Amino acid sequence: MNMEAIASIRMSNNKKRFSDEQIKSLEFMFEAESRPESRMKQRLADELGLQPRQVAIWFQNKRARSKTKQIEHEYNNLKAEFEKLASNYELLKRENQSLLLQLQKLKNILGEKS
DNA sequence: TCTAGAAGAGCTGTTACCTCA
DNA sequence: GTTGAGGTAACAGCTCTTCTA
Repeated sequence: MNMEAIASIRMSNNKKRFSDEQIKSLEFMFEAESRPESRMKQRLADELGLQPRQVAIWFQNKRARSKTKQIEHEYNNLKAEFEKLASNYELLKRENQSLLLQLQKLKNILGEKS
């Protein structure tokens, strides 16, 4: 494929970011319904001057991004919980060692007396 | 009823492009 | 002007669900 052909594909494939207004409407709709029916997507596309496929893809990508963020959030919560438990475990371990030491001392004392 | 296959929609991973530091 | 990173629109390929003959 020559450079001209590649350039023409790129021109036809020209990717434009959606306007703030379009994003605002899409976000608003997403808040209400993350999986709108195709009729709704068609209506939204008409209102925003987009192709229905563009709206469908936007919702697809938005759901994927939301899911990633939710997983990130859950991961952070679990990590914090794990760190809390791990620190508590270390505390209990040290307490246990100290108690075992005390017990050993008592045994020694009692052993000497008998 | 049961079933195979077509159609439509969603999910996941990837690519290509744009923007910005 | 160049470059690398991050964000995102668009796509490909697969799965799942629903419908129907």
